[in-house]
Amino acid sequence: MTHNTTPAAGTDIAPEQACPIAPVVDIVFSRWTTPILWALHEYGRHRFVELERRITTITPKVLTERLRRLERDGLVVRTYHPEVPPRVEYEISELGRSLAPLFAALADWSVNLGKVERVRREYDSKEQRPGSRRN
Amino acid sequence: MTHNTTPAAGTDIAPEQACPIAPVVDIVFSRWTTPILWALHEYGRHRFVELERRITTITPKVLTERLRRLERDGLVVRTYHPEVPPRVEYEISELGRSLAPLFAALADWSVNLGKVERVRREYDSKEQRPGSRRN
DNA sequence: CAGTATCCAGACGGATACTG
DNA sequence: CAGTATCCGTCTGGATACTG
Repeated sequence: MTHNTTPAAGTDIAPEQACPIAPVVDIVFSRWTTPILWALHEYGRHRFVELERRITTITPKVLTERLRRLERDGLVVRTYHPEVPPRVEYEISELGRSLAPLFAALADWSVNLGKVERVRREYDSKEQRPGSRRN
Repeated sequence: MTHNTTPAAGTDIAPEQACPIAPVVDIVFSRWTTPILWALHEYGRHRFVELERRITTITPKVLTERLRRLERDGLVVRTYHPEVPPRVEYEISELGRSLAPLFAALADWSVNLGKVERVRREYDSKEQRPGSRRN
């Protein structure tokens, strides 16, 4: 905590967490977790290389990191099969599955992406509004 | 696009976007946007300095950046009042308000944070599972 | 008040090579 | 196959100072 100038006594609320949903966002929507969880959620169990191929732009290093984190958070279950060659399978956990309504809400909202696109274009075309900054 | 070695012809799907909800996540859950939207959503209209004070750890520079982005995406409405001293008010837009169910889903899921905590602790205590890595 | 302008550090993630 | 080990560039965001 670097610049907490509010001397509001001992009630030391966590950094950006005046917002109760922030911790959830940290867990569920940190980088790459969305496509990973989505893949496991939608298409079931995957081997490492299958995930790699599905999420084409991720590197093995990063994929490993993310999977470890998801496993640690209990959203993903890793199963190691000691065979030759080794086989590892990842699947979504029960807890992970409980994210379904959240994902559904996300998917629902995606109908609004077009609006966002349009607003952006308009914003970019104006670029200078009355009453304030330009350039 | 740096390492797209898949020569899969013209069908050039966006980076990590084999996942349809990824764009929504980008817009709604990029850094700092959650506490900002939450504040505006829960407590209504805010002046710049009010947001600054509510989200104690954010710097003015970053707050400005985030607000611009949210405005550009149509989630937040900025109103400039040319007075002395200047007064600017930010409020959530209609489109932003449509995120309410999503936020509700987030808030609902936060009951699981305790589970995550517990799983983490267990994971960290084991640290070495049968069949694989340790250290 | 409501921002801008700079400067900068440190984390994140990409590229590449190697291993059990 | 399923990773790990290094190295390194980029880019976000923090600190700080200044302005209309």
